[in-house]
Amino acid sequence: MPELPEVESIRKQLEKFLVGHLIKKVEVNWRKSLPEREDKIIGAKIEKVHRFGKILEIELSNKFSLVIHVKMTGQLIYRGPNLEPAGQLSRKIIGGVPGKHTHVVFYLDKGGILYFNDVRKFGWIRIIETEKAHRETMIGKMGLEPLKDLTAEKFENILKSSKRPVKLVIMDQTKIAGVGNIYANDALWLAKIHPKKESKKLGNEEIRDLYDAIHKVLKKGIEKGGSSENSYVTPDGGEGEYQHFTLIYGKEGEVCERCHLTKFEKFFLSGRGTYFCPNCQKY
DNA sequence: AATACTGTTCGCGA
DNA sequence: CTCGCGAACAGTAT
Repeated sequence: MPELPEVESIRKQLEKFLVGHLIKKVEVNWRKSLPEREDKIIGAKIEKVHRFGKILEIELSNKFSLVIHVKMTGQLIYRGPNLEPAGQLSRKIIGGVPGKHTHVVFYLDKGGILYFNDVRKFGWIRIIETEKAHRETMIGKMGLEPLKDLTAEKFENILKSSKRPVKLVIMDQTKIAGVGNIYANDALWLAKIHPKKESKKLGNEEIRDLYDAIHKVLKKGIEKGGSSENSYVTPDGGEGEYQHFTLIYGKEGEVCERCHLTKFEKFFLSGRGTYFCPNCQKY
């Protein structure tokens, strides 16, 4: 699932599979998945693969970039050389590749193929000049990278300048890049903070704990290759493992393994499923 | 069969 | 500015 650890896992594999290859042909089956004319990138070489929060950028040799957001169900799947071992395709790739949910196909030299599958069609790929992409897509409004630029001091400033519930603040992509629903829930449980607590009312110790907790869950997520609880798969067609290590996400009704006193509860905050331990995370 | 829920983000009206 | 809500879609679980 496309939060920072998932997108970073995709990025690493794409880097391995795609860099150095030429784009020979592009097929677009669903125009909304790739609005720009695909002929702009035919013959271009794939130079680098970057990640900004939950956004991927495939930088090409001709001043253009492919900017990609997979949203909830977008999948980038590679088939071709360097795919070793050629493991089983995850059954989470509904319809297969290519299949009824394959909206864009990139044919590379030497037989490599990159498929963009997306059941819900919320994800998108844009072809934009590299510089412009950094200015005008979501990348331009992206907040700080939690594992790079987000210092404890900056984090404190962000939290202390908002009256919104802390969970919404850490998920605000214009402030902090890449934290989504799963990792936000897990980090708040780890730091023993109620998701609804007003951000600026957090104490210094809570802020520090949350800062550490965010680092911890994101690193764990990356280490486990992301969470395949739902439809996330890696470009090699495999799955991540974080879903077996979630702290609280998806565990409504289970007894808290830290305090053993209460069961996890769930409510909706701004439309998103929000989990908490009534004992560990007091409002 | 019908309804609720799902990782994300944007735009609207209050 | 903030908030909640519906929309963009389609599949799965209950």
